[in-house]
Amino acid sequence: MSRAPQNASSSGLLRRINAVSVLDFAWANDVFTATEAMDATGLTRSTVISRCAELIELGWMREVERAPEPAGKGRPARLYQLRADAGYVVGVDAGQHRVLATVSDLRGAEVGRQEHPVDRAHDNASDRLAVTDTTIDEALAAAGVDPARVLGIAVGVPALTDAQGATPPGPNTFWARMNPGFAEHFRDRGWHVTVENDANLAAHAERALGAGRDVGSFAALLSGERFGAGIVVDGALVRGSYGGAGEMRLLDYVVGVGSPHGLGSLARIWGREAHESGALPADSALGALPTSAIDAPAVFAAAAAGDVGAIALVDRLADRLARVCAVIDGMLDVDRIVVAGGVAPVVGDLLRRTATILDGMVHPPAPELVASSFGADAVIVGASTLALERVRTDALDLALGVVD
Amino acid sequence: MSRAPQNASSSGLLRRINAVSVLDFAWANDVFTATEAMDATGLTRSTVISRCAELIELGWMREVERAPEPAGKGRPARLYQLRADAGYVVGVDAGQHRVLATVSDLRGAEVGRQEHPVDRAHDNASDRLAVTDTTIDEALAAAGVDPARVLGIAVGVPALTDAQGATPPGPNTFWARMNPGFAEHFRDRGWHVTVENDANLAAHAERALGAGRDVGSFAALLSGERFGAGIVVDGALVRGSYGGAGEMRLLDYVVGVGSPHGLGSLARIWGREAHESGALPADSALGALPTSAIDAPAVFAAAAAGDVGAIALVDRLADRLARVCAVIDGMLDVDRIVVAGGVAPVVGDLLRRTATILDGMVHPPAPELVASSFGADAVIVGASTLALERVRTDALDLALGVVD
DNA sequence: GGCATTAAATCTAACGCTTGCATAAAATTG
DNA sequence: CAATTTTATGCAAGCGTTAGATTTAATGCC
Repeated sequence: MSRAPQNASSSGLLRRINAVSVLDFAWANDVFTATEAMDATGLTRSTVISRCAELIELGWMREVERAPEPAGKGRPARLYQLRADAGYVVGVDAGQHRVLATVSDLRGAEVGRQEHPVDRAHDNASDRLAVTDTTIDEALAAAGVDPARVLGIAVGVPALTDAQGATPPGPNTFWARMNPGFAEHFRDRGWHVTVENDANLAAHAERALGAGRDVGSFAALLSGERFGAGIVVDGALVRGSYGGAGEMRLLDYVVGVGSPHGLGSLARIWGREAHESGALPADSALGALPTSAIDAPAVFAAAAAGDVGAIALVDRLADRLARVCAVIDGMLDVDRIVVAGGVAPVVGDLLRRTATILDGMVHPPAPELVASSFGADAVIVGASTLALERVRTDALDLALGVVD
Repeated sequence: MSRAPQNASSSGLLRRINAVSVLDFAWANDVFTATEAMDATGLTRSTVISRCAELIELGWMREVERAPEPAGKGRPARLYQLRADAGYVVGVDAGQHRVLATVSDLRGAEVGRQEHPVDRAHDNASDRLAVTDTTIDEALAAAGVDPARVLGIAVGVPALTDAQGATPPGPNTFWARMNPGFAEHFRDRGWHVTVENDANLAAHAERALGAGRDVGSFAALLSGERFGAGIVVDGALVRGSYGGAGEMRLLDYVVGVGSPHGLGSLARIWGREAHESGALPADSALGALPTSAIDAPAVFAAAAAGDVGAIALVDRLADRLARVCAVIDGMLDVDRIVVAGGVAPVVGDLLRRTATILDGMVHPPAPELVASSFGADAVIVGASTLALERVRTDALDLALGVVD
């Protein structure tokens, strides 16, 4: 009977644990001294310095020359720093009508971005992969980043995906078109790939950097053409086997809702209906527009300007949104609901009206309603955030492409 | 600047990690040899034996005399075993109308049980605490277990609870009555306490021992007087800040549902309505019963016997249940829905009818519908399971009361 | 400029824990 | 009883840590 051979001390387990502690500290801070790391990690100076040396050797950190300026009393400390340029992550928002890609460094700072439309004529699997490749390559070129230094990529798609990033086969050809095998495609390029539903990525963005930072449970409600929620409960994203948690197919069965239409499409549809049926008051600024110009921004802008007809539409939207929120809260007991997507910047008034209605619908305390600060970038921010988190999680298992 | 002093080797971290590995192996197996533990943990024989010695010293394990029987070829191995009687956990199902308590050993085997009703006259905080204490003490006495050897207790209540086991204050006096400060009360007895919503405990039971073992995501739907679900997604219970995930307050807003009534109460209410309105066919066995004898078991039994009137009721229940399941699945994309509670043993037929309706309501694949095998014990099994899991998680931090 | 002061880095010994190997023990088989 | 097999034990070596003494590099004061 042969057992796997081991190094001393359980395969250097302790050494590894301590290296992770130090690297985590480096990630959470900018320039730091050994003493600061000692306080944060509880390790000895010897250990901290030894782990730092190892991390420098591996390419994750560097020692920086001390700024000539400050200087305290005693011997000046050596300064360490995470090498933000030791590697990069790619985030992709592969939406129905356009593909957006960003390149970010290890600190999450965006260093390159590119976008290309996907028109109806090219809405097929191979074209979608090709345009995505082009978009990524151009974003990398714009950032001046060698593709070999990409440590991970996350792709957001308007489709269900399983834990491996595959979209389950089924009658829904839309999903299959939206996710034409991204996972396998990018794995072939040698990258660590995550493919995730767009609403779930919006939730990741809020959790890491947005309105989800200070609460245990919240829902990020993408509210453009269709409602779709990414749900974080107890600090973790609720996915389900196919990432379909929060897909809100159940809205068909909710009284006063009945469809998955989001705020953007409802504002447009109802606005045009009101316009054509002559239901708008005579002095309505909305009424003066051509029908085809009526869309969500126009409706919200008119309402903000005091247009009575538009305000009636917003009230109607508030009722709809309140019901959607009541369903989410009734099912998941979230502390906050973050309205995300392209409409987020203009829904302030709507949310105030919605909150009043919601108070009467749910068991107190009602979830807090806030607008996302990411606007149309929620998905792409979530993608790069998630890619970066994956890199951080198993940083010590990754070989950095180039070390100088 | 003073830093907390440390032992060598990071506070014995490695030693601890290895001890946990060995103890976990002991928990997962019955009698075992050092060689078996070596294979499972990847540790050396010296290390395994040394950790076993430590665990025996601490009281968690024992060395057992080798059975004279089997014997292989070489030197016979020493045999180790978890001491199932090293400590005990108490599970409590503190329901509205009765309190049930069990005592289980470290392997989860029930060694004592007691039950007491809570009638309306004693439905107040102090009486509820008193009858619970009595029930537990009698269960311990029946098991012959010294209360000092209790390592943890979990209490299931029909109320929301936060992570500390407290029920949030609010207008709902029912919840406050159902959870009259159990957490603090039992902490005063020196026990590690968990207080958790009953539906969530049912979900824990299914996850650990029941129909949730082989799927990543499922809902345990308590279906007696009121619907209430405990939800497990990606292997973890979805709680929310107050454990209210799955509380299903949203049923009020679902088309064709409109109330939180569960299968038990609906069968009774609809059955009696049909009886009194003369809607039951002349040859219905159900119709021959006095109105007050019509309840869920009677309805299901009659339907199983072919009673046309009862079958119509079951069909109506199936429609209601399908809508509830569609809502859960639409929101959470679960792989399976486990119908639990007292009605579980008799809902086989109902679930088959429900599955057909559900197929037409949700996006495929529809969640699988199964009946819980725990019947009315789902909550108490979940309570003892959860208490035991908590003990396992921080076993090495617990001092065993008595070591001989 | 010399010198005390301060704080960080470095060096060394000791320690805890694990591994690996040699050796001993306890059984079976021929 | 000897050979074989398997496990247990004892011991040296090594890793990685901690603790503490020593050295180094700065400042400030005389």
